Amino acid sequence: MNEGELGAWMAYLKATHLLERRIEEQLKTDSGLTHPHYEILAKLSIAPERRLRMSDLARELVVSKSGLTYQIGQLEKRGLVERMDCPSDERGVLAVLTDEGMRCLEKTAPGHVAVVRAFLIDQLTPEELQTMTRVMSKAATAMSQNGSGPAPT
Amino acid sequence: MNEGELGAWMAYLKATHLLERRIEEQLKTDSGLTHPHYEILAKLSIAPERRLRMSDLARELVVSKSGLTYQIGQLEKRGLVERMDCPSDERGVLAVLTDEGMRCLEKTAPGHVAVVRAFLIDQLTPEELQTMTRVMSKAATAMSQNGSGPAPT
DNA sequence: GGGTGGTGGTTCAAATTCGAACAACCATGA
DNA sequence: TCATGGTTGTTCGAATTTGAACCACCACCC
Repeated sequence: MNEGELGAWMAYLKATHLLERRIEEQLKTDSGLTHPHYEILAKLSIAPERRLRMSDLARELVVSKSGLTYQIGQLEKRGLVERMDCPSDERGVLAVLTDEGMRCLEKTAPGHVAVVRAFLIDQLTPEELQTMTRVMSKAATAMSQNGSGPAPT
Repeated sequence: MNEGELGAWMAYLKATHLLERRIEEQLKTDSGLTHPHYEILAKLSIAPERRLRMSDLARELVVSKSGLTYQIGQLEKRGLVERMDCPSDERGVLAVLTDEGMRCLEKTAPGHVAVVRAFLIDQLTPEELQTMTRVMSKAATAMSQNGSGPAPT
């Protein structure tokens, strides 16, 4: 790794860790939610009928199956999410966002968005924002495929 | 959040989670280290005399004091890091990278770097890499200051 | 000299995470 | 039909993380 690459990577690590911490702090103090909680509610809120299979949700959030089972359990206790049987697959479980969950999300979103804007988005020019989207999308695509190496030429 | 901003944020979340997972997987299978372990060794390796105060190390890694205490304990068990008294401050503790720790890092680095390159750096044009560095640095700077809002004009 | 607020590091309990193991169910082909 | 491999979701144990509480020590001022 040359100088520029190392600098990029170190900046990436520091920024991502700091941002995660800021987000966690804001959500906890303002809404009593954790970041994983919020991500689950947000994903469900934009899904058709506000529901997703556990597996699909886990894949989208990039979290382990068992981790999701635990978190959905927590959210169910609070009445923000409900478990339903999947009609098309007897094994399946649907995580469904409840009305209360939706209200909670709507109440929480502004403060959360404010943090993301303040520390990341508003720091960027429109071109930089566009580049970051492209960069992150490319990286995500590369990692979504299986395999551990770079794509062959 | 408008369309472009939301897209940027969602791409960011997915990419960072996926990358963390890939890194963790590679380190675990190839060297039996975790990402936190690696970050500690790497930070110490570039510090003067390969040593840092616990507090400084925790700040640099953006990790809690208690979390660092635990991880240094683990690394000490393996002989990769050593605790030493701080000469200038009776309270202080220095985490020192041992020779074995340095060897372990040197042996582990290539595989780790390969993952970071394959999934992030090599996906980017030189301009994109430069922009990402600038973006992440700006964000990190904004978050390193205290305060929860955007900087006033 | 002796308080006094603040810092540095550890300990502790609680919460969260993961992977492996498991049981139930789907889907395919003989 | 029914064996068989793959998928789904949960349970379990182990490892990790955090913040709060705590004690020892530094710096500063009376």
